[in-house]
Amino acid sequence: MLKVKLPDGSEKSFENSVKVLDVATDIGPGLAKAALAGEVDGTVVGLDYNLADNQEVNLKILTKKDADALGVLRHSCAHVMARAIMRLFDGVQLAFGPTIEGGFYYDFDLEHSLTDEDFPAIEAEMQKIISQDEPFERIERSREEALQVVRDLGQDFKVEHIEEGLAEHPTVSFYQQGEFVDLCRGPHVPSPKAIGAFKLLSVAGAYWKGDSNRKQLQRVYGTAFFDKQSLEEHLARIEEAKRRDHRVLGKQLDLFTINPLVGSGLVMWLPKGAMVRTLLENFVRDELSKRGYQAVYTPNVGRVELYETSGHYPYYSDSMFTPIVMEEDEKYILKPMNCPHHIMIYKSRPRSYRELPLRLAEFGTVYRYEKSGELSGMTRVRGFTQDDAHIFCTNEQVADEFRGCIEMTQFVLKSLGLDHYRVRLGFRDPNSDKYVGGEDVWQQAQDALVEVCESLGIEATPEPGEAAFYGPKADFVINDCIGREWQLGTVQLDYNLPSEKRFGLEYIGADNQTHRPVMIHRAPLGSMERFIGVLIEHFAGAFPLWLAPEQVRVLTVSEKSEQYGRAVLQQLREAGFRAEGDFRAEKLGAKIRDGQLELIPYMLIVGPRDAEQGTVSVRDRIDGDLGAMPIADAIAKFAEEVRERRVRQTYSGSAGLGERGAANEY
RNA sequence: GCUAGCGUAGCUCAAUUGGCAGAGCAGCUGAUUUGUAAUCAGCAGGUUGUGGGUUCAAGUCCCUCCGCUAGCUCCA
Repeated sequence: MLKVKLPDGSEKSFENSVKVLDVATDIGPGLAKAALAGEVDGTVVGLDYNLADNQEVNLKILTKKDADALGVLRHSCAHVMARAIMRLFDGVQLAFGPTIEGGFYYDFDLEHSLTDEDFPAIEAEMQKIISQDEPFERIERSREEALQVVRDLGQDFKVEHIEEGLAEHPTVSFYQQGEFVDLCRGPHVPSPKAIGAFKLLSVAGAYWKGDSNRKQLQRVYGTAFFDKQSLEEHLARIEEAKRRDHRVLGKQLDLFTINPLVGSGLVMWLPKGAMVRTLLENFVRDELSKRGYQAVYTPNVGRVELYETSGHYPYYSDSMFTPIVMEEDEKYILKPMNCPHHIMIYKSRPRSYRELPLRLAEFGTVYRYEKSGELSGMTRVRGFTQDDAHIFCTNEQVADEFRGCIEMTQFVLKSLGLDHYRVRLGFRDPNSDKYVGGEDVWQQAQDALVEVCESLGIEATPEPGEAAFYGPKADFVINDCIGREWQLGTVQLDYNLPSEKRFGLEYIGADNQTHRPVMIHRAPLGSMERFIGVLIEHFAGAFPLWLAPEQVRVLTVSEKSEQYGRAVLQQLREAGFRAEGDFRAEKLGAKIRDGQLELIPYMLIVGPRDAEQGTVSVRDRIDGDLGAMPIADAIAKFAEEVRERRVRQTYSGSAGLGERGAANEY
């Protein structure tokens, strides 16, 4: 007797083992037709999955309404793509073709270099395969038989994978569709007709089994949906991300520039970008001093010996700039991190337990020689400034300090409208002995991390084995307004640098004995470069009033009102606003257009009428014309918005700069 | 670093597939004096990323280097 529990709580019994599809049929012909896959006790399976007799299982029939079914569909689409590519090109070796967030990919090795010019032909062939509607059939074979199958097919990667990756599996499965047979765990949708819409997106290199020492393959990315509309929405989101690209907006809005003559990955902040950064830094500085941090400054270089003591050199020399050699025994490196310098401040005199926790903060600029292919705009660079601080404390103080760090990060993120994030907790791998510091101390710290996140209502996922060798960590992963994830802030415990082997840090305890402090590295924003890069994309360049490089612009209706306009501008500046004036002999419409495209939060339009009555006509970047009001009222309105650090909008269309005939989106 | 693609005026892009480097915007000059998303006219702007090669002729074809983009790998 087989008992099947359905999601609505009802139960069905079967005399013998049945397939998932049989259960669906038993429930109703409509469901059987709509069924794409099943979920048995939480595992997604195909409709042909056999539910064995003499057990009780939870079963959910998946249709296109279920998110999990989409993954199954996309994997099937990856097979269709592989089949199409094998039809069109000779000597195609198949590697892996999994589903990923937003779509799928398949890795191939073939003579021909695929480009996106090949996509139309491949897509046409895929469409043909889908129209033919041949079913995906699962075939199970013993390892020996399977090896023979893939050898006969001449699929060398699959042979290797069965021999090595699947060495533990007594049987393996294949899926066959027409002439196409592929080693595959499955499941698949019953037939390709469920693939309502698909598109190939890009092609790029990828290493076999992710190993840069192994062969490089060609990876084709694509996506698929049940219907055309979902595909179009997805493609629109991709376009949306492109429009928000901080590299494009950074250029259009004069925020930063990167020049090969200065060097790749080295950012120059233009006045407007520098203003945003200064505002953000000042905001963080205020917060740091409220939270008991002390500001310090340290140099940009340090002797190689400092980093030998810290253990960074030569271990990480690959990602450091080459040392500056003055004399044989006098070498300096551009600092790749601030902690050794901060440690020397700690060590500048004996420390008492009464001083702890000692919190040393610095916007410290560091240099890391990232490989050329890693560089990207402001988000991956070779020189960057961390909003860094190092906390020296006792083991007992760790939990409170963690809490403080996480609360501060929460506060900062909230002030910027970054409301969606999670915390990744990097914990020790219980089976490894690479870690510094006692197991009990680690356990205590890890427990504290979990507890702090829970009590603050933060979604935190422990990831064993993801800790650095020197201590557990908490990384903030921010979700921006279009759902992309960015790793920004971090809090990391360090048992290594204070240790005897490294800097041998000490403090005198209440017991008059020497003790060893714990160190916490923390940076709520991470780096100014990356954080502001992400902010640019998050706001699509339209910064909230408190962060906008130019907050208000005074526009004169004609040159006749210039004198009044300049007086208004003067008042705004005296009230502390970053204001400019547009007194050109252009028509008002042209000035407004320029202001909108430059994403200026407020424009104050002044003409003869205003000059007469002492008013300004306020134009809001988002809501448009707000009508005339006394200057003092406008100033009070802006001041309140700044004081509250109000985030009114994270996105409202493209900046549109440089695009002729672009639709008006504000 | 690897694979692939790309590099033309400050920006966005043309240039008959090897045959006189061009347009819009931005800039400058002048006219216009305007009330909520582009006033008109003129001017100027280039060693086509770099260095070499093939050719009567190279933006276009070949090679070198530099840079950018996508992805892979990496990220103390």
